[in-house]
Amino acid sequence: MSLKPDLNALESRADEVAGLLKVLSHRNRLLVACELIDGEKSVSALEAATGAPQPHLSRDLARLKREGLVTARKASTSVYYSLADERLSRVINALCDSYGAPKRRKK
Amino acid sequence: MSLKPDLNALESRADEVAGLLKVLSHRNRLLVACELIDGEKSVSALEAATGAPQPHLSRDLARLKREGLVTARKASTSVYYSLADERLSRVINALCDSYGAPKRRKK
DNA sequence: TTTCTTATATATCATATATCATAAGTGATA
DNA sequence: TATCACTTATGATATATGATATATAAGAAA
Repeated sequence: MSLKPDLNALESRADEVAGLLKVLSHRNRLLVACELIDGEKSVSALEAATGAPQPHLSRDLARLKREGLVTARKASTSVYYSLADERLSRVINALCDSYGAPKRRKK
Repeated sequence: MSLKPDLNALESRADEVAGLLKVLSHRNRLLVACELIDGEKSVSALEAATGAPQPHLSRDLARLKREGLVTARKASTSVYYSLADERLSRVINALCDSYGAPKRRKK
């Protein structure tokens, strides 16, 4: 009747994972994360792709970065963002598989 | 230079998916969803498994149900909850694969 | 019926956190 | 200096949270 060990494993990270999901539980932050599946993109490229007002986008990117979901690379006047980690890519792909996108693929 | 069609597909559901993630972006609701991967469980079983106070659990279950993530089955004095849909199971499993649990499996 | 018990749900309240819209700021470069 | 690319701050509003109290519903027992 022991508690399930795999649940314990997730339970110990439940707060961490819940935090991750909280960051993604926002239309624009989610769209940004999906955009970055294909590789790094500048703020302006993300602005064009998502249609979000630039200050919003910047704030959302700051949040994604602060919480460790993305990394930033500065090149002269532009800033390029990328997904920070492989696990996140897998989760995003799982979301795309289950909802919406048939399969990520560059057009 | 057309917008990526697969992004459009997800974009049209971005609010829906973000809403789903918001419901899961909470320690106890996430744990409940993980518990239900193995099949339906009563409120008391979930209470024992998660350690959450009963009124919290009940409120969280109400939220999960209202948002369509779980279904409820009443049997005499108990209520048994289950994951509502296969897509959700896949996402939960993806989370377990990437974070924490090695692989869901009944001990 | 009345009362008790067990299982679950709902309500209240104080506090914290998230959100949007918008304004202002920084830093590099032409 | 002026402009472009991006960031940060502000204030109003909304929603979530935890702790706790109370309510319902079903069954058992008196």
